[in-house]
Amino acid sequence: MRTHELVLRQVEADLAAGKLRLGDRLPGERALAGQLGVSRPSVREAIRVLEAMGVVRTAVGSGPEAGAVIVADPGSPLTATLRLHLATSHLPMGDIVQTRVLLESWAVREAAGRAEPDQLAAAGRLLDAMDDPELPRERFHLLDAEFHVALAALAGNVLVSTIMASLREAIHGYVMAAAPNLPDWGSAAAGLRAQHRSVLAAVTGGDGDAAARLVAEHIEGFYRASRLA
Amino acid sequence: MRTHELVLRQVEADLAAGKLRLGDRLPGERALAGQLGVSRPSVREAIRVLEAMGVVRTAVGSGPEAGAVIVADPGSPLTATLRLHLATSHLPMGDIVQTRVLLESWAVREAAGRAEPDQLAAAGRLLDAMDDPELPRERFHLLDAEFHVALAALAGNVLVSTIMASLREAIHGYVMAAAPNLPDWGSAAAGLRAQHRSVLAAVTGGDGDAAARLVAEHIEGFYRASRLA
DNA sequence: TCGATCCTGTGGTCAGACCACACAGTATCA
DNA sequence: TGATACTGTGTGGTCTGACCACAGGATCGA
Repeated sequence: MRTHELVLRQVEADLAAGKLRLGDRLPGERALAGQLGVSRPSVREAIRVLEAMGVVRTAVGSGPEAGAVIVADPGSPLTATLRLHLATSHLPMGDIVQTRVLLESWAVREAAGRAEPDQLAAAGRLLDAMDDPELPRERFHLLDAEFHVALAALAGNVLVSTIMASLREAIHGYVMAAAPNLPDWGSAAAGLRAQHRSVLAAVTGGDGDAAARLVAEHIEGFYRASRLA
Repeated sequence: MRTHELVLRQVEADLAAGKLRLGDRLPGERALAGQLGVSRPSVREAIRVLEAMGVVRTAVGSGPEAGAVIVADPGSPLTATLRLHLATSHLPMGDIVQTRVLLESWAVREAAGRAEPDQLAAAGRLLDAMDDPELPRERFHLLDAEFHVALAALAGNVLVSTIMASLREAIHGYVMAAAPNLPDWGSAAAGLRAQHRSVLAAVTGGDGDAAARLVAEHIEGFYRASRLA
């Protein structure tokens, strides 16, 4: 057992026992090192790992915001991990697209007819923003991604929406890289806008099957057209 | 930008550019520190993060196995991250079960009639092992979890099977915690065995819809019976 | 030829020091 | 009296230099 793993185990035990709760602050690095009888570098390595897992957030200075604060952010570590593994080319893009289709079609089917009105309205506002013909292309894709995350969140499953958010960020760069593969961006964008509207309409109207089918066609169609899949 | 993040960025760039590939070794900590003009502790913190993400594996000593070797293991970091966040009680168990149902029913539907025979045989061997009436209960549940991971892997989607494998540990934890809630373990185990067999038979027989329905009923039934939902 | 031995390079750990930063209390001045 | 400037203090961030345990390869001896 390496020393920093001992620190990790201790922190995890405190979390599980309720001694450390969301918003609490870890003891200072020097204090923690003293309590556990290890050196400060070992404590720091453990904190780096916790940070990479989205369990703590660190900040310098003093005051209540400084130090290592317990947070609950499972999203960013998943995103970073996926990005790194995409960089090693050991996560096929096709699998990611397939997983997106699976998660999003399930989410809209679940959400159909029972999604919160304010969530639906928020998704609609994203589509309104994407109607701007002057919108830069990158901004369009960012809003697009945000809309899909919003769709996945409609079902109210934290794990599913977290996974979806992680996939979105990991993929965005590759979507932009494939931009030149779409021959006629103007008509492609118009098609995407129409598909988004029809998906949202199906969810609002309570037709889960139609929403699931439409969102699957929309995602697969885009990846085919941009030659990513 | 903190110093260790600079190291991380550099390693990620090398991965994306193909300068670092699976099985390669990172330069030694001292060498890397010298190349990037940073100190050894900063390099070590970066390596800890990469290790936590399943991108490298470190070992002491000399020889080809020593040092920081590039690996592709997205599973263990996801597992660890989920475990930590479950410890903070910010991932509802119900969401995890729902996600299981989603992933596994999709996987068996996809796999029905076209799964690799050796994968099906491996899953069958897990069920054979679970037939032993002398099997300790914990061991039964471990094999159970293993079987479900094998089911999810049948579809051949790396991302889905990785997510499912990460959920395994979390699943095992809640199953064991709920163990006392099952009044009659003997008959319950018999029921689980029968359900497993019928799922696998449906997959082998190519009936995807039945397999999906059976696996969903199996998971949700156990969850209900053990009073976790 | 084969065995034991030493050398070398690796990560693992530590102690101590200094810096930049942010807040809080105090001192200062208009 | 009020606002402003200053200093103190505790935080994480970084670095240097050192020593240890370990594993493999090179060397040397029988």
